[in-house]
Amino acid sequence: MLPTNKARADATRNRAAILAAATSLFAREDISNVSVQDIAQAAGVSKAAIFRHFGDRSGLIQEILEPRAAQLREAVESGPPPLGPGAPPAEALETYVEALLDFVWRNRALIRAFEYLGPDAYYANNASRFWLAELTRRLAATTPDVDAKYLAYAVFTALRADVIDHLLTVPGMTRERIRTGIHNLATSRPA
Amino acid sequence: MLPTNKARADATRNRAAILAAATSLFAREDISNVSVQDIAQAAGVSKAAIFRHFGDRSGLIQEILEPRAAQLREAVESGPPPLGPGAPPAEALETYVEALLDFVWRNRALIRAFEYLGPDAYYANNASRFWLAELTRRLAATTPDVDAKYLAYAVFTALRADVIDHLLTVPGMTRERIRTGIHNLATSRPA
DNA sequence: TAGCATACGAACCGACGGTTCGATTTTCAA
DNA sequence: TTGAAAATCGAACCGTCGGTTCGTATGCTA
Repeated sequence: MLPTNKARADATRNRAAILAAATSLFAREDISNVSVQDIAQAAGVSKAAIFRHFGDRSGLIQEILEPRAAQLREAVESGPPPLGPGAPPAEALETYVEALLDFVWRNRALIRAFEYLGPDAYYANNASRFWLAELTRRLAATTPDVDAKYLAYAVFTALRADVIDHLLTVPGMTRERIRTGIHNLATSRPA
Repeated sequence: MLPTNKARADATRNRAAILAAATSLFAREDISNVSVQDIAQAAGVSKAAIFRHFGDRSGLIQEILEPRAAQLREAVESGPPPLGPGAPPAEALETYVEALLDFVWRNRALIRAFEYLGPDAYYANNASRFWLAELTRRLAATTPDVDAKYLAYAVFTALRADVIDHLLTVPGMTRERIRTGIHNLATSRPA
């Protein structure tokens, strides 16, 4: 009997239901208040099914975020300039920072779930490592006289979803104000 | 019978033992791996005693951190310049950022415990609000042509204990490199 | 030393992420 | 069509967490 390689219909169906339920719940309320049990209930599935499909809580979150990140990554690696390769450094940097902010903005509920997993979780996952490396490259190309690696970390940290959510809710900054602030951070030079 | 206003000897003793045990444990290993039960055991008291004395987990952490923060706050508010009032703006800013980094450096284990409490916990507590307001003031005094409030948030975020711990351990940056990076952040101007 | 306020800790609580395991369903070769 | 292996299912369970309850022991005062 060879391995079948074909997923069962109920398994496929449940997997999709879990992803849909989780996405919806994560968007609706604070991630830390959404338990695996909540997701299971919303998806009409047992908790065990979630762990079987995704390993653990973080696996589920990652699976939701991954396709969205892949899209941006594709555009950055091989899309048309200025987001893709080939644009003049200043424009490449500006477009890239803008794209990152947009990505964080649209997915901040999910990204916050990552940040909750542990101290290094935000920086350590593969997607972030790529964003950060690319940011470092584009910063180095425009401001060779500063520590591009540190500056990239600082800008990337300013893009954290929890930080942006805080700026929106507590001091009540607008998205535009945050955008300008990050832009200044990325393009400023030593006094 | 008037209220006695005097703490019982065993209560005083236990309170001190709890603070000492918690400080030691928090310094020794990652905060999230230290449970209230661990602290109780190390202090030779019951878990209930900790909750009675400090309300909840965060109360205990706050009580450890508070006197250390008060010392810096005192120096900033009414100590001699350049950390205290009266120094020229550029020097005041530089000294202040240096002092904040030093404070975070020495207390980063405790501060991380705060960051773990919730998304806004780092920015929302009284001490942080003071640091941030003062940072905004000193930034506004040196770089009037940028959004000082946003920049203050960015610099303060770069000073987060989890960020600094990450920079130290994963990319292996030195304290001096981080110091220079934050200094550049605080003193740079728009291109 | 009597008696009262207060601090004590053992046992308990609900919720969490995660696991176990026997019952059920799907698949596919015969 | 059939029947059994393979894969999925969910109810019940586990250890641990922060936090609470409550009867008992202790320190303090008069």
